[in-house]
Order: sequence, then structure tokens, then C-alpha cells
Amino acid sequence: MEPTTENEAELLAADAIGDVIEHWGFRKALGRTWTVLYLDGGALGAAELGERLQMSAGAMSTTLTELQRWAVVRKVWIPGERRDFFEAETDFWKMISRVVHERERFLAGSVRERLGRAQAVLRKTSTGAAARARVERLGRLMAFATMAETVIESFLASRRVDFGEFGNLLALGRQVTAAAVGKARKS
Amino acid sequence: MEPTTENEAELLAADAIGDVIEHWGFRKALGRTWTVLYLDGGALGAAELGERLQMSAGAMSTTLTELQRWAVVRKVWIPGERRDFFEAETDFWKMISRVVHERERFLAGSVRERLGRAQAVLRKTSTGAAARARVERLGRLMAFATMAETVIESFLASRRVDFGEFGNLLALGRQVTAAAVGKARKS
DNA sequence: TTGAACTTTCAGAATCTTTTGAAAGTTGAG
DNA sequence: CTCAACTTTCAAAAGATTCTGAAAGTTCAA
Repeated sequence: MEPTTENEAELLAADAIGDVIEHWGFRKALGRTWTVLYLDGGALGAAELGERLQMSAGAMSTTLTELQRWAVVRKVWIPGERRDFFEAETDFWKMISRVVHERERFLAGSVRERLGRAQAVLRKTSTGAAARARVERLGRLMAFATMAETVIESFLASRRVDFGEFGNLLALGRQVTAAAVGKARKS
Repeated sequence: MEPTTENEAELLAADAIGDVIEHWGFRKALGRTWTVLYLDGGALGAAELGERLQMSAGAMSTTLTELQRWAVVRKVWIPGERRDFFEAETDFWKMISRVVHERERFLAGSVRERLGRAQAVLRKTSTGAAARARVERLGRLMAFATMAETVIESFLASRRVDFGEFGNLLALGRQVTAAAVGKARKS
């Protein structure tokens, strides 16, 4: 069935983006809500969003809170209005870098520490060639994690990359390269 | 509580990688299983994996099937042995590119088509400045999707990038840039 | 301070995902 | 062919996650 009204078209787009967002590990509702706000261009209230997207007030509330935590939607003050209004962040780069940054923090923090702990134990308790090889493979895994972190870091550091301007990609390429080579020299 | 035995250390590492993998939208079991195989270095049978990871035979079977679908683990034939053995793919680049590729296919296929359909409807049914602005925002969203696809494609095209050799990152940077600029000229 | 308008919270319902355990299926040696 | 060894499949259980609807909380105008 083809969408025929303006609202159905909006939902079609919202659901498409919702699926992308879900594919990357978030709730579909986040993508749907952001899309409606983005396409509208202006600021909308929670009730109106809930009606357009067929979501309950409760779901709307948690969704909007989470979107704000990701700095992907912000609350705007409309003078004379009692209720809260929300509008979409339109800077794609800001949104992506926020998400990538969050995931990198996770990698950097907990994971490397745990791998390191595992390696330390293996080093102590193990004897023989097989055990040594195991320690060394774990080391390679950690080296890869470090490498990935470096790539992500430089990606984030190139904060001025604007996906709308192709020219700047050049800068990204250079920065990633420079950072990675620099780090390699140190170790 | 600190791990003290070799096996506890193995589980510590496996759980860490399991969490990373879960963070990127897969089942934890996939990451845990791959890690045990990777650290072991050799080929292991399903029963042994299940025992080390405390997983049932059924879970082991589906997990190994899925890991093979992602080409991240492969079955190996051991002459004289009745049961199947499995070993880990150790090429990180192969694994990552496979996953990125899969996600790109999703973006390229369904999503752009749906956004386009929504835009077509909006174009027809809408009149007035606000409606025109909405169509144009949807256009910007689609342009971004195309851009993202291009970046991912060039990333994938630079198949020789080896995360273990920093030097090759230079090639990645160049290729991404070249591909993006080329595509921009065409449109 | 009160009441209306709105938002947040949260227990329970609904839904989706993953695991288990056992039955059914497959394979190869003898 | 038959049995034993192994693997896959699948229904039901367990476990997570997300949503609803209503109660509680907040805020502001009067």
C-alpha cells in the first residue's frame, strides 16, 4: 500500500530512519521521533509528537529524555507557552560524533582494562610454548583495540569535517594518518 | 574477585569481547565464542566450547552457525575425527569489513528507496512554502545517506588496509578522499 | 494557595530475544 | 544395515526490553 497523505509519507520516512537507528543499536522510537522533528523543521510538543507517531505520553517522555541525553534533540523555550517544545539537531556530524565517542569511551575504559587483567594472569600462571602463544595472541588483540581507538580518536579530533563539504575529507584523511603514524613511533 | 586460573582469565577476556560485540548489536555469545577460539589458536569442538563457556549444545550450534555466516569462524576438517572442529578467523580487517559491508547494504537498499518514496509523495501532495521546505530537508537527509554510503564504500574498497601496519592508513586516507571527490564532481 | 496544564515515573502488560533440553536428523564405522 | 556419535532443530521457558496507562509530581497563572 502506497502512502497517499502527507502524514503517511512522514511516517514512511520516520520508519525508515527508525530502522537504521535500530540497526545501530538504539530504539526505533528514537529515530522515528528525531525524523518527525527534523522534517518539521520547527519545534513540536510532546503531545503532538505522540499523536503523529502513535506513542503514549510515557513512551514520548522517555524517548525525548534519551534524545536529549544524546544531544540530538533539544528543548526550546517558547514564550507564553506552558508546555515544552522540542526541535531536532540538524548537524549530522554532531550526532554521529557523539555516538561514536560514546562507544569509544566504552572500548577505552572497561574493555582494555579487562583484557589487560586477563593477560597478566595468563602471564603468571602459564608455562610452556602453548601458553606463551596464547599470551601473545591476547597481546595482538589488545594492540588492535588500541589501534581502533586511535583511528576513532582522530576521526573525532577532525571535528570540522562536514559531510556536506567533500573537500574537508582530505583533512580527515591526513589527520588520521598523522595520528596513527605518530602513535606507532612512540611505541 | 580476581581470576586466578587460566580458564578464568580466558573467560574474563571472552566476556570483555562479548560486551564489545553486544555493544555493536550482536549476541554476546558470538563474541565470547570467537574469543575462546582465537585465544586457543587451534581448532576446538562444539562440546569443548560449550563446556568452557557454559553453554548448552543447542546454543553452541546456533552460535557457531551464525559465526560461520559472518565468516568469522570456520569449520575445519580433522582427519580421523568424527566431530566438527572450528577455528577463529584471525584477520581483524576481514571481520570488520564484512560487518560494515552488511550494514551498508541495508542502508543502500531499503532505506534510500523508502526515503525517496516519501519524498515523491510529499512533492505531489504538498503546496506552500512550508511543504517545500520539508521536501528539501528530506532531500538533505537523502544526500547525507548517499554521502555516508560513499565513505563506507571507499573504506571497503581499500581492502588492503591492514590495521597492523600503520603505513597503509595513508592509502585509506587517499582512497576515501579520491572516491568522495570523484562522486561529488559527477553530481 | 489552589487548580489546571503538563511532565515524569513506574508497575504491570505486551513483545521480542535468547537459551535450554530433548527429539529428530545425519553421518560414518563396522 | 545398524548402531553409536554427533549435530541440528524446535517448542517451551527464561530473560530482556519496551510500552501503556494511571498516579504522582511539577509548574505557573490567577
